Amino acid sequence: MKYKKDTSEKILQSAFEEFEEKGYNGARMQAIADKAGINKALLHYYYKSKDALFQLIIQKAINLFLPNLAKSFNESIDFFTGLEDFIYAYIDFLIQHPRIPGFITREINNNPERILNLFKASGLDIKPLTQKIRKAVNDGLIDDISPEQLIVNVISLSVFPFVSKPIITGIVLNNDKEAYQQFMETRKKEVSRFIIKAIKK
Amino acid sequence: MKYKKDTSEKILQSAFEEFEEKGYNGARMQAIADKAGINKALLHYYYKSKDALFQLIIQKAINLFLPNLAKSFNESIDFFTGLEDFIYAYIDFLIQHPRIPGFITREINNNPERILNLFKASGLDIKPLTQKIRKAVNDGLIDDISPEQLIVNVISLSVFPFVSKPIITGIVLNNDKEAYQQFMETRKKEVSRFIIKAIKK
DNA sequence: GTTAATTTTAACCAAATGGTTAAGTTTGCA
DNA sequence: TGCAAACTTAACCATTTGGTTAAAATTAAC
Repeated sequence: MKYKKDTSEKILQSAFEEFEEKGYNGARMQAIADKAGINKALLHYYYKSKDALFQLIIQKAINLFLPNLAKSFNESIDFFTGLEDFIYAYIDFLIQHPRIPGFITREINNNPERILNLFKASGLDIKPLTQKIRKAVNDGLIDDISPEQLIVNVISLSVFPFVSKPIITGIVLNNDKEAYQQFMETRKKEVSRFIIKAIKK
Repeated sequence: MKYKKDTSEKILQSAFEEFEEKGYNGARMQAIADKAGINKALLHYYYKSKDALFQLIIQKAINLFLPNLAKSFNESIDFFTGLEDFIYAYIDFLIQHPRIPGFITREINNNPERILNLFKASGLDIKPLTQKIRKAVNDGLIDDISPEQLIVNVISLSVFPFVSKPIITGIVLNNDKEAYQQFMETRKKEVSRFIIKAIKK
């Protein structure tokens, strides 16, 4: 059986790798074909253009990136426990997909509108989150802080270290790549500890 | 006087804009020539290749990005005042150069080694910083925290909101671009308040 | 006014790249 | 067995793009 039913899927995987590493401008259709073990003709037989393929991939990346954002935060009992769980799970996810943040931020800066539309199309809604934060403020659980500022703080502390991984490894951790692994492992608890200390009344 | 002595400088400015907005892969030599009001032949008369020009520009961007990093942090009396001053000045600088973070992180992900070498070549040394943080811990000023974690936290909270500007504006601030200005203005003090609360004993 | 540096014009080149085409081969399946 | 879908080969095309070249025009400076 030479025919693989999963050729289409294999192409998506290869395209994901290529786009994730090189970005839209840097990615090459030939490289995607090579990675998938096929030729360019077959690649276009399945996906009509680079742009169409990219749309699928960046959408996938964003949908991987986002659902985790709303996860634990919503369904928990205690505000602080919810925050801890969310950050732990989110950084854990990013450790397993370390190039997604760089991929998405690169494309944000390449074509902000396109990416913003995909964010919007994902159905992401931060209102429940802002309300939960406001409630925590009103309940006297945490200091008076703008929900938007807090949300951006949480995302910044979780995501940015992946975007700047080469710099952190090279400058802050003296080129010790194992130290980076340990560093991010530590952050799974350190970031929430830091944030809770910052906001807890 | 049709001849402009500052043609070379004009090219650098145009190149900075083009590379900053489009990145290395997206930038076009023709676009740089157009912005500088000259032709492609003259552009190559001054700078022999796209790569050579890019090297100058990214170096400039990094050197703008970096010195501010070590500024107030070192030369202040009080640890907390130093932290406040640094963050205020740094976010203020980024408000005036909002596309530099996106530019640099994009190129970090395009070519990590190249950018890392430029960071190293800049002479940036975080040791004084880590020592200052360790001293603050030992003096009982702040909680026991890894200097590296704290440094990454400070940078993340300051820089990431610029990298993700379109998303923050579009998703968190409901497309209100003025709100973003205000949001970042607020952060100049909010970030240090947040951090100091997080670490102060 | 001569000279050297600066600038333009305009054609040109080579390589890379996304995409197409056509003809033929292989395979799954009815 | 035969047909349709999956796949390969290989040539080909158009466009983009970084870069070059040569000749002529303009300007500064001496």
